[in-house]
Amino acid sequence: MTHAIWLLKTEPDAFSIQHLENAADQTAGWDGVRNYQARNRLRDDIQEGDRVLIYHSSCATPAIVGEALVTRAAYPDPTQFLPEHPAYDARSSRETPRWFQIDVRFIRHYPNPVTLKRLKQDAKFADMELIVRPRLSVQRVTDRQYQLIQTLCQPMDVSA
DNA sequence: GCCAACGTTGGC
DNA sequence: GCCAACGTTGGC
Repeated sequence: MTHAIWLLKTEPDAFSIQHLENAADQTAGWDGVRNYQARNRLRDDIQEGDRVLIYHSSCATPAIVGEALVTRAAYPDPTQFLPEHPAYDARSSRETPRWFQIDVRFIRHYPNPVTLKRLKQDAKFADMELIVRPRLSVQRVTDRQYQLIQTLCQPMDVSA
């Protein structure tokens, strides 16, 4: 069985793919997710070994900028227990944690980030979750979408 | 359980 | 900074 492919959104001002690359072991916890549907996918569906596309949102050029690997499946997000933390949740407890995170490790930057604008121009991506449900922060990517993205992220985009 | 009010996201 | 979309909260 092959591993699934996901797309994780992040605001690069807060945490970018460069932060991930520069982290110890090039690995970081994907914490701070506070949306139930995204939480459910983190907790129930994403497995160690799955591949992740990193998407930068709320920035000058929203785009898929590279890839990472899931190195640890879901475990309680510790930031929910820290009263000083912006992502603190008083309704959560260590006995019944509400929010979960995974760990991901940097794989690579795309030589040519695949911009949202580019994806919107191509009817092949019309049913991609990024287009259909843009606010969901943990998205599924199909094998076909992934293969198309592999061609678009090359330095010389001759497919346009 | 409904739904209005409110808060957040994120492209532009 | 605006605003549409949409998720969450809380009174009833």
